[in-house]
Amino acid sequence: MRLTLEKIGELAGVSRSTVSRVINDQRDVSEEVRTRVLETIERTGYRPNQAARTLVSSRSQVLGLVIPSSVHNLFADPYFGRLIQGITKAANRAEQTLSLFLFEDEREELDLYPRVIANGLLDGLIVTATKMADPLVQRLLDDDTNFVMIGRPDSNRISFVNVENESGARMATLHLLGHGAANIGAILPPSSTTTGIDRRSGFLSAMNESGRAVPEGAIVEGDFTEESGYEGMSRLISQGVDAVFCGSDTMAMGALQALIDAGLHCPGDVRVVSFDGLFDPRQTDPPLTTVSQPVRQTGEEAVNMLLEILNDGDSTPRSRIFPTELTIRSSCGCPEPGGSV
Amino acid sequence: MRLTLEKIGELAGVSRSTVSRVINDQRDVSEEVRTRVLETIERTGYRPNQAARTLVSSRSQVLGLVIPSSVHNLFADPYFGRLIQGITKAANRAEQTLSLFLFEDEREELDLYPRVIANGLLDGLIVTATKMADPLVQRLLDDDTNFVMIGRPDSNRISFVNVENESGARMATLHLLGHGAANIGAILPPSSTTTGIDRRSGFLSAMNESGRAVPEGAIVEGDFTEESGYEGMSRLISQGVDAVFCGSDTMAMGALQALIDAGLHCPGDVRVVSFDGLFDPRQTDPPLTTVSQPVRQTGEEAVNMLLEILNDGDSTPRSRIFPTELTIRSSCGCPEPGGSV
DNA sequence: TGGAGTCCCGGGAGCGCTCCCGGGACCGCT
DNA sequence: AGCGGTCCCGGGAGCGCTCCCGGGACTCCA
Repeated sequence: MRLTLEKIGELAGVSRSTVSRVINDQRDVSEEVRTRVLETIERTGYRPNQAARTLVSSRSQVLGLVIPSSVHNLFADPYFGRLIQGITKAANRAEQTLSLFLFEDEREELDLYPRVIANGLLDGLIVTATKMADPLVQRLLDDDTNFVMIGRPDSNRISFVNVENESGARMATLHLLGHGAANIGAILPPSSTTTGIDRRSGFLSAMNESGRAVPEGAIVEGDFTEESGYEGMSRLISQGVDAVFCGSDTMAMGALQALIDAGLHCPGDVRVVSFDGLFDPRQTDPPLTTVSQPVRQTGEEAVNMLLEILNDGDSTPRSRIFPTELTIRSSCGCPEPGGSV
Repeated sequence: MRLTLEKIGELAGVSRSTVSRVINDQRDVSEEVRTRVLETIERTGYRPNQAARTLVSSRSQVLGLVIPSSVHNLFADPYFGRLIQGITKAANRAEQTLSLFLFEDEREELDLYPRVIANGLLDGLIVTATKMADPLVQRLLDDDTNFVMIGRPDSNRISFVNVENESGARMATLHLLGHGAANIGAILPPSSTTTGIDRRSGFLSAMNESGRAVPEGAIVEGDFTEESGYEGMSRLISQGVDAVFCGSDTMAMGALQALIDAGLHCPGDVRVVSFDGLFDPRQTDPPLTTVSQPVRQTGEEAVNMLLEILNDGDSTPRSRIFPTELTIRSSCGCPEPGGSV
């Protein structure tokens, strides 16, 4: 037999309304009554019915996290783990529940869009890893659902949290150039994503700046998986590169393996600088020099931004861009304390 | 301006009730009216307010997935990725939304239990990776929340989905013995989990059966992480083992690395059989012989079982135990097509 | 012809909450 | 004494839905 506001009021000798005021921490309740009500709530273990609250307030305290089907390596890539940790942390702190929307394939994705969007039990969404011109994003925009994107959107009507992909990639490339690399290649994220585009233009801008040409075939495109990194590095090896900017740590893992399998040494034969900062030094051999981005923080900020939008009731696009920073270890050829150069 | 049942009724020239009947696919609606209503719903893009439905029906179509804070390697261990994929797949198919409850630490966990349990927006829970005598489970039992556990519970009042841990571990150990191993060790999951206990007793039963003594120090306990596997194997090496049953693939990864670092060869010097079947052959060197369990299926079954319980309104404990099977590759010393023995 | 049964349909009631309004008690000031 | 203001508190209305009941129309059979 479920407790209601009315019943608690009865037990505490006050009305429904007063109990409601206590629970929502509103004014117009005497200190004495407040403690009395709080006591009976504590004693009975009463919890307000969230559905009823949602119905009248149209706020469910539930946020949705949508990850498109294209992310097949969702759980293989440490990026998403970190991201989800950041998101749940912020959500927990704000007393929000997190609903997860993952899809097996594109068909399922399309079938389920309406359920996600017009769910009615969701206050807003966090959307990540979309490709450009993603139909989901368009739908969300049309239905003016509140949402924030993680990563740079391809429209200026969207709130988002991002990191400095371009300048990070530029830094990485310049570092490689600083080491005197003569023949630089790049393994980049998909060009169907803004992340891929931005890291690419960072790479190109560094090359340009240093007066380097980018020969045909010096850029290969991966898809964030280790396999594609392996594949990409193999292609670059055959072009005789002596340095590679790799646009994601996971791809770098594969790239390093490709070097080993080709009997080449990193950084001796090929220097590598990567992007993400997901692994700790011991996880790769040699320790990866990489552009670190604050993944957890990105997730937290997405939640906070979404909550701000919801609370302000103002959906004018906002954004937050976190800086990236070059973490120097030894895969670039820098000496490392205790490491072999 | 949000649409309501009433409004759709107005547009279709019928009453609220009739529209409701159409939506819920109930009888007492003429074919003509039904199509007319369906049409206006389609045309307007109407979606019933889930909060209102939940309020009156006390079914939210939302399931919760709870993963305790103790799982620090949540996203490092491919197990959970698979599990979650299975769960989301089954949830999607049943038109259920999945809410995710992850905790940073035990304090947060305790703080949030009440919100999880008495959420009011959850029809039921799937709980995984609990330790024995877990306080959460006790709370769920007390509040008679509907839930199913993944893994064997330490009480017979709980519905669960599990795999044959004991016989799997027994098989693995017997296989090692069949290879003529003289000095077998084991790296097992925590003894605070039923999984740890069951895999241990499978190991012991095989040893017993073959008349082998289990010397002091032949069993070390890990915590499902690679590090603990490395650590465990290092200890076993110093004891001079020539074969090891490793109670989880992730730990086996660490164990194999420990062998390499010790200058030992697998399976030449130390044979290894593992448990889980998470990696594909190419991911380890040598390819792991392992006891495969159907992780995705386990997740799907947990959802289905929970839904059965909810639909039947009958919470008498039920269970489903999936078989495990020995996947023979080469880390045990078996010859593999194309592999070196 | 009339009563029972079936098929449709509409409207009242109510789920448990929040919001709003009004009223009583008490204060201080003119 | 009268009035405005503040502090508390209770109850009505209503969120959008489902469930239940009752009534009209039509059919079938005695």
